[in-house]
Amino acid sequence: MDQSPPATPAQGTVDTLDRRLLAHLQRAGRASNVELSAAVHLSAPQCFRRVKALEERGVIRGYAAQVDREALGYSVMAFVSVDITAEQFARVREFEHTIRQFPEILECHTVSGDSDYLLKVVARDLKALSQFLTDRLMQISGVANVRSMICLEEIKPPAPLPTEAG
Amino acid sequence: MDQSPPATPAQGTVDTLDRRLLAHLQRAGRASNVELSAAVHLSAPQCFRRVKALEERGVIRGYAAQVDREALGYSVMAFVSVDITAEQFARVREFEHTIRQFPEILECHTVSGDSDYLLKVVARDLKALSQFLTDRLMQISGVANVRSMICLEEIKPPAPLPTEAG
DNA sequence: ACTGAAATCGCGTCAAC
DNA sequence: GTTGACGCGATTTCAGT
Repeated sequence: MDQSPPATPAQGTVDTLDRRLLAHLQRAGRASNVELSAAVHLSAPQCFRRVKALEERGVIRGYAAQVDREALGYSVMAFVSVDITAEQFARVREFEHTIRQFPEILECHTVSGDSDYLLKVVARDLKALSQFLTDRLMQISGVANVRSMICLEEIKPPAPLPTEAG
Repeated sequence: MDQSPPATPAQGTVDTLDRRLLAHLQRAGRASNVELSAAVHLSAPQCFRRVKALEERGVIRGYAAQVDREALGYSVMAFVSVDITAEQFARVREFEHTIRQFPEILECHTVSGDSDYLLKVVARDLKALSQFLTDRLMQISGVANVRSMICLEEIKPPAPLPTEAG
């Protein structure tokens, strides 16, 4: 399927059948159409049409292999909170653009609460994390108050979105 | 493919070719074997064997459709930090087990820093989030100091793990 | 209009070199 | 590591409801 960002945001209604499909596809993203159709008790063409529609509507944004972080050599993951100094508020979009370029930053959100941004970061080891924070992140103008929460144990690995009852 | 958790943790070496495959599969998890083989300049059977091996070694943990959160009706996402009171330290595993049951909790990590746990949570709206926090999370014995950071804007959506140079 | 059955075509998959 | 063959599954078309 096309993996480019959808032109239109997800719209329309998502019915119970759609939810069943999404539940299955979130856990088995490579399931064949026949397997999928059997799982939701739908004929193969119907199932196919439904999934296609979900993709085109942007409800399904894409498909991704879930890769073991440690196997790729990233033994460290951390959540990093960041503030922007008042003097640099005007340049916030520059900061955000810069953030998106760093491959070590897996996610970035603006958040309510004590800090302005929350980032999810991976690094080879603690030294690499430290270097990234001081040599990269803190070098960006306006960045202040960088605090990191290093992930010690994964209690619940990334789970699918719940699909019960819209 | 089998989506059950791998019996063994990812092991062995991941070479440059593997990394190219992983890069591609993280962005196009449903890519056909022929498309994949073309992308990494490998014969189809070779490519197939590589991917199979990556799956069996647990480097690829599974495949998932990426579903639009808002399309499923979850207009609110938040990171929630939680402490465990000293008296309940012994029952920490109970807490963790409970946490895993809640479908609204998409992720949970123990972290270094000011709090013990960091959770990623979705909810239908702010009211539902509030109810979840007070009626569910805070009801768990030992839970204290619940603070939530509500996601305001997604600056960088979940990105694939970097695959350049292991 | 929408559903499901059937037919085709291409790909996944395996075996032999 | 590559080439070729076999069989299944994806995808489309068509007829029936």
